[in-house]
Amino acid sequence: MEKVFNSSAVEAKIYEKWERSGAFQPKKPKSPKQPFCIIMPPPNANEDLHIGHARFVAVEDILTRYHRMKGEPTLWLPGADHAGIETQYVFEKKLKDEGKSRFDFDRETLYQMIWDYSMEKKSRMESQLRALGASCDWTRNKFTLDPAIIKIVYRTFKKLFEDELVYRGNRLVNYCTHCGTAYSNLEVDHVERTDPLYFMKYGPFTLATVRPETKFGDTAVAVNPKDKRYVEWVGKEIEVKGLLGKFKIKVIADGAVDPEFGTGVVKVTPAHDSVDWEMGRRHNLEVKQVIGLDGRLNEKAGRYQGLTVKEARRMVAEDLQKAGLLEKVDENYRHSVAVCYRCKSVIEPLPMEQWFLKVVPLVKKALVAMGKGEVKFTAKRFDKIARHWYANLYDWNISRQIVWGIRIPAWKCGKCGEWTITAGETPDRCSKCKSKEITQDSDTFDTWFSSGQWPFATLQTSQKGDFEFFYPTSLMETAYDIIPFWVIRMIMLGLYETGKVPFREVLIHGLVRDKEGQKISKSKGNVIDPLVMVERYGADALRMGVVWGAKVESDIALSEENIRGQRNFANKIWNVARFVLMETNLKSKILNLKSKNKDDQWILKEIKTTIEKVTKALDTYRPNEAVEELYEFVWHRFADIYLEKTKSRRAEAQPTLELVLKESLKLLHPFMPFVTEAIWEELGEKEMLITSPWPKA
RNA sequence: GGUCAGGUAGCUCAGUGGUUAGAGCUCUCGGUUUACAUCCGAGUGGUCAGAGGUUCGAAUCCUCUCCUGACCACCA
Repeated sequence: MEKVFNSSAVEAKIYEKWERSGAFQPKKPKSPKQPFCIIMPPPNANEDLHIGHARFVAVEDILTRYHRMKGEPTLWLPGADHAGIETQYVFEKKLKDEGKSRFDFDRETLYQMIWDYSMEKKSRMESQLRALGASCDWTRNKFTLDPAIIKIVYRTFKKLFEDELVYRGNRLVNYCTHCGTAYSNLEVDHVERTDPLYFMKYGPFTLATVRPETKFGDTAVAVNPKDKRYVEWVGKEIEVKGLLGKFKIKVIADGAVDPEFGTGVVKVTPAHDSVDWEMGRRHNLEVKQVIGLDGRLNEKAGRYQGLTVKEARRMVAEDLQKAGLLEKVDENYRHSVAVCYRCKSVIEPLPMEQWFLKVVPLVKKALVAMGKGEVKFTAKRFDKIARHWYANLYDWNISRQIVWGIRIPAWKCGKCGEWTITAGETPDRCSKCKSKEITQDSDTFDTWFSSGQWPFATLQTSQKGDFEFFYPTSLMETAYDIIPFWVIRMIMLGLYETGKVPFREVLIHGLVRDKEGQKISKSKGNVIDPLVMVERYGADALRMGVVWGAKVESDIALSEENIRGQRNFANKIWNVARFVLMETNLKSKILNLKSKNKDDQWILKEIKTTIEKVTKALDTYRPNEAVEELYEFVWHRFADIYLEKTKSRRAEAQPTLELVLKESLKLLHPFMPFVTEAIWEELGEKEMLITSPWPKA
């Protein structure tokens, strides 16, 4: 054996040996044991793995290897996400660097270009998962754009439509004029900003607004019903002198108006503000759209037509001033503005026809299942967070105006206007009037609509019998920031489509931060590349580093010193083995361990305790506790104390040394698979460590 | 405005009713030809945020206060 453990020389070979042997595939046949199954949260097929991925890989792989060693039929199913808008955004940035844009290509060409780009990233990502030691079953690898997966998504959509849970609605949506698509409420960020608050004269009133440019879309003026100042006006029409001449407008009373804010009077623009939209619905107001998808004012804005929102705001303010209609401007008004989570452009609320999913009936079922404990969050607080999200879910806009994704299987009739929905096949005529003038909706599904079906979609399209055997899966392990996007939707759609929850338990992991506890970001320059760490210290050390020192649910502060320390631990294990193997001939194995020696008895008792502690820690999802116990046991009790003491009576202690070493390797294997398997090989064992039985206390 | 999490050694964090509160890193001193300097031994370092309560016993359970962080919300 080498003097030090050389991770980079052996890791790839060991991984290949595992994969080739079929060890990653579940041993299904007639095992009486309950299966263990994790569906991997599919990483985006548009980027390299970052340090956060390393954490989930470590946690899921630890659990997978542990259950596999316990003899359970174990499946960890890998996959990749096409990540609709994310990938298209990344790709468009690349196009921009090349001096091109998405408008230079037709739909098919653009799709193919993104496909090629995504495939390249995907295979890179997969090799990175291998480098981290992920023991997932590659023979069952899935991609969200696999034809079989798409078929499932279509099937669900059609069923939802037939059950009247999906509808075509003209509603106010969050539109990003830069990305050219609408978003769900979850994909909108809010940022604090200072903007001028304009106090403008409006007939007999003065009212405050930050958006004077939308005044051409006003269809009412509102006050609070309890506001005594304006009670005489309610229900009447007022005449207003505006920039485009005089017009008449209704005064309404609505509880949504805060009498304390500004003057207590507000202009109502249903087409461009969500509060106003709701007010408009309550009072049957006309929806007058003055801003288009291009983010510019339209013909209804008279001479302001063609201006961008920003330009129009300045000009309208100036003109109001000139016309004597501007009373004052508060330049220090702080408020929050909705921006695109991707490109940070200001979101324009616009009325648009989109596909919506009614969430309330689905939410009800999800809450029932949670109440019955059919799906449990391992930490109570995430249960609360999930419930909070369910309580605040609105109908979900599932249409996106991008090409990278699953195209919606809906065809509109040019004659009668009716929609024809199919499970993917192209219809030849309208289902209502039989006209042949039908055209497919150009939109694609929100990525989360398809990934919300991931657990059953993957298993139903995997090997025969997988769905029946593994569903509901044992555990969903994922990050807390995607609870609202993904976890709660998987529960909703899983229950809807299969009648069962998609997983029995949810384990939520925290973020990986830098050693000062700062959030990792490119702009801060504190990124830690997991593959560089693997190269430098070995995959085992990195895996230990992202598990060490904090509960799974907490954020973790990761330092390179820590990873280095774990590399040293891997080397320590290696040298313990070297010591044990050094002066002995393993063929003279003595299996009888009735040693009367006090030290032998002590270490045997110690490892028994360690087996108990590690097993319990893994059963309760506390790999951090398991890891600290192992570190303490192997390094300090086994190596520093026991092993030192055997030096004076080496031959006698040899059987105990061997036994404790082997048991230690088994316990360490889920956490540090490479170094332990490498030593196992040196021991000359026939069976690989990865499929060896878990020790019994 | 609402919700959630956290405050334990210099730093990053474990520990949730039971001896004298722990680990890693850091720091100080000493050692080491003989498995490993990616090493070994010894040591420094804590009013467990604060106050009150429950208990034979509280870092741990309850109440209040202070501080930090995150998230949500239709602040015109």
